[in-house]
Amino acid sequence: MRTLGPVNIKQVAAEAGVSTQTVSRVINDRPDVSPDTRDRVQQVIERLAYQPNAVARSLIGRRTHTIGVVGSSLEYFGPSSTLAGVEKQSADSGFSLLLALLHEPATEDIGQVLTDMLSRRVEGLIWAVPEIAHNHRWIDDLARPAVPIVFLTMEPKPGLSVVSVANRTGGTLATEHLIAHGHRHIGIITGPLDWWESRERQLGWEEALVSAGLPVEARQIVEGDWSAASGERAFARLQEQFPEIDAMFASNDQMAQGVLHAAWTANIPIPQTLAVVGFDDIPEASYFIPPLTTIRQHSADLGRTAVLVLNDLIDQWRLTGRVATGEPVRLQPELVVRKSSVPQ
Amino acid sequence: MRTLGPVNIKQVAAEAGVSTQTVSRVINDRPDVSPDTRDRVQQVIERLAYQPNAVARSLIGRRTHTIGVVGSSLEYFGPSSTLAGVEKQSADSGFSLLLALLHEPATEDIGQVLTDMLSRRVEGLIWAVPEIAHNHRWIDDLARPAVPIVFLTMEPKPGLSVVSVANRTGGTLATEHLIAHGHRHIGIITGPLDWWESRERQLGWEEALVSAGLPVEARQIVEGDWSAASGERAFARLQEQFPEIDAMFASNDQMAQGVLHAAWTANIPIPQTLAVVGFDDIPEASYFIPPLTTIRQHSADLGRTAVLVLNDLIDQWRLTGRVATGEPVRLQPELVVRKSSVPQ
DNA sequence: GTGAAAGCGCTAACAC
DNA sequence: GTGTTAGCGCTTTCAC
Repeated sequence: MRTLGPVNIKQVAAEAGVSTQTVSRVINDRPDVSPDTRDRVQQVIERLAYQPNAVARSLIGRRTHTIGVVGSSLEYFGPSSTLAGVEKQSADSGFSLLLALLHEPATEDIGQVLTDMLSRRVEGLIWAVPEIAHNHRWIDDLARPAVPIVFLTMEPKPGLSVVSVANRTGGTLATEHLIAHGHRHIGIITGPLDWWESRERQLGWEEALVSAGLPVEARQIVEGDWSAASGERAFARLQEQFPEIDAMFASNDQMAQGVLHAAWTANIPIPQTLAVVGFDDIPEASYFIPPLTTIRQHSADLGRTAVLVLNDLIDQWRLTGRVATGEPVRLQPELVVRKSSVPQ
Repeated sequence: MRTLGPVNIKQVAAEAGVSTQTVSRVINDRPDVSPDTRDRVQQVIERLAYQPNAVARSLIGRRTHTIGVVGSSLEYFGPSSTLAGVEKQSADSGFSLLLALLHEPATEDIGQVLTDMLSRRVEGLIWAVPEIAHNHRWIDDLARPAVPIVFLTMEPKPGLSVVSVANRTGGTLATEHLIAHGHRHIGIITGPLDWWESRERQLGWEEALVSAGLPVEARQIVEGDWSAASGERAFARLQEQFPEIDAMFASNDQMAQGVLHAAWTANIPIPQTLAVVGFDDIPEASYFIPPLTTIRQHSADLGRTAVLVLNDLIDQWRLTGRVATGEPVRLQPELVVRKSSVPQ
């Protein structure tokens, strides 16, 4: 005789002729139950297909075994892989994932999503929203966060746990590679300059040029918006204002693809007349025409690392009652050389 | 004097000199509270930064305002967009999202993730895992599901709520386009044939050929694995076993990219010697060399639609107490013509 | 309009 | 080993 809704512990207890406490002991694998009783209860549990209510357990145990992820831009490869990494590591660590996406990361109201996650008592947060303009200002208002938070993809700040990619190093690697292959007139297509990551990659490019004694002028720089279309447009601009250009660093692979496409249209041989390096190493990059030299960042590792750091913080928090901060972690990107930068 | 942990309703009540009941009325916007009292309580709530515990509310209200999504393959564009669509519509409908990913969708144990979601009392489920081999067999065991489930990306079955893309129609559209442009020797690179979607796209290709009175032979068909690398390999095979080939349908854009890359390497002009059509319309497709003709599927819409259907089912379920099934929904893909199939 | 009592499903702390 | 009591944070009766 099932009532409405799922079976609860009381029904199991009644059916097995024991107290709810004993059922509780069985489902929690406590030692102090006689084998007989345990068996009997187990039987009933299976027969009724009883599933302990995690909501009730959370309420009492002060553990929800849930972490919240706030992300954005899933249409890009990097953020998606990062999310996949976060999910994988969370599952492996025994946490469920509450997901929220900001569809307008630059302006969307953060308070709502944050409040909601906290009211659901997530045990920690992964903040995987790119740092754009001042959209991270809310952090300053956050006197003392209610739960540990790990930030991805933003500038390391004291007092915050940040896991990021060494974007500047990436820009330097790309540019040094071009310099090493004899190029002296190296342009850059940046991402949107209100993104922290864009500015970092550009700084890396500048540092490499300066180190090599090469000039850095405004006409070598054009801003894109990460899209292939913007890469194509930016390249046209560069050709006008920097005609002696013989190599370029595109701040992501999509914009690089736009450049390759424009070069193909205009019959500009790559890499002979123009060498191109991208950033990201999306899976398709090896099948670009020609295959793209690029800076590989390990997006899935980023997600996994963030969860590992968060797990530590959660453990500390549960032990000490205080929300601590982790050491900043910086993942190193690496250069992947393909034909778009080196003949043959 | 804050105790450990977040503020609760009792502390607010004490501080405001009212009963917890009154606080409850205020946070639920009930009418029967005097303006005075309401104000006073509101003040305290703000001062203490009180946030009602959603876990406790779920326990009593029998509503968690949460839906579960089980997905996979986030490294591909389609599934990521679908997830983004699911998230957007859920947020708009006032639901939070519990996310689980299957990293081995063909074999991974489904029971675990399902149990976990149900024990957390999600109000409905979106099953966005591709149907591979027999990995959906568990559905048959599911006598009567505890909550409404909407399935994506699988074969419509009576008694199930399925939202899918008309893959077969897509295959037909692609092939008819090639036939209309005078091609008579049309090969296909399929996806993995234990995927339902692959077989459907292939069937669409066959139907178009048969309708046009063209032959369908085994040597025109090679199986890929969705990757660009497999597309490149498959193309080599096709050239051997089907040398008169003058056009081809690649079952996704990545494999088409592999073909374009191979053709470029071998100096085969596209579309003059070989016309190519893909499937998906990933954002990069317009920047392929040459730009790719393809079948656009609206992945984000798929996700949004699934949530809308699920919302209806949840409402019915709450009203009637019975888990109902929605009409199957089929989204139509469309042909996008670019230069890989038509000269100039 | 407001409060007291009871209970959502479960577990910790104590009895026996 | 097992049961009883109390309570997690909140809302739903039902008093007054």
